[in-house]
Amino acid sequence: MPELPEVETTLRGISPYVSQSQIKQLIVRESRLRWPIPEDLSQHLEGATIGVPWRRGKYLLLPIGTSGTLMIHLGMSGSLRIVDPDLAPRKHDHVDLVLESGRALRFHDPRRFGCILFTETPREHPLLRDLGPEPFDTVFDGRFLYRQSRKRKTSVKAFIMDSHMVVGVGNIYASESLFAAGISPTRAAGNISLARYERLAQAIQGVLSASIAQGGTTLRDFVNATGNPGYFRQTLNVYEREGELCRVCETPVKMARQAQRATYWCPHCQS
DNA sequence: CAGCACTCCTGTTCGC
DNA sequence: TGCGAACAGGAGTGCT
Repeated sequence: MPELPEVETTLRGISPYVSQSQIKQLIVRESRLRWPIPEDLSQHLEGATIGVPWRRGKYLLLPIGTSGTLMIHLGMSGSLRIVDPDLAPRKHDHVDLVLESGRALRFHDPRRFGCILFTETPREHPLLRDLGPEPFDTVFDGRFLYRQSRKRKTSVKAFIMDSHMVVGVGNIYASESLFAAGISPTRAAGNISLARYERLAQAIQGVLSASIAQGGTTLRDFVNATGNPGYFRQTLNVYEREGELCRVCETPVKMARQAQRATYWCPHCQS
């Protein structure tokens, strides 16, 4: 399931192939994604040249000529691959962006939680304009988390997963970051000290950058732009390790459900 | 506004 | 062995 490191891995994988490439044809085999693919999308894309792709949170953004930007979200089962356009599409290969270079960018998404949209003004788009800072932005630090969390009764885990606070922290990395910081996921966000938020901000950055360095976490079916898995899974300390022993203190890892999401933590190392 | 529950979807896993 | 049920989850939406 793509989280920020997977999206970043995808961005780096596809960029060399799509940047400065002209779009020959848009092929939509299934338009029913999270939101329908705009019916007039091919008019915006065909014949246009793609600029330098970028990322905001988990959204991949491909500048299209001078007219706008293609927004792609991978949802939780989506992936993008560079393929030979003649390669027969598999099940759930919903969209191809055929390039003049002789390759195609192919969007695959079994659960169809992803989306492909077009906007003339990406930074003002409702899905992007209210997002919190990037975890590697200078404004994101312990003081930021501390300030934002005052008087918040929600759990610290739900708090750091809120993309209006900080983008890119999904379910896996929320558990892993809280473990690294030694903070119990059930603790109320508003009751955590500045010192602990300093640790947490650093933990989030450390966990995310380590995962990016490993090519993302392959849990079930994530593959990068060349179809290879990521290797961060072997590094996970608590996620999906219920009942297994903490790598630090050998206490069994616990699992509980918070807001319909599984949370994993070590009851000895985290308080 | 804050804090929830609900919703979309299909592949995988589980229980009988 | 086969079947249906439960489960997984990013994040927008809508209700209290």
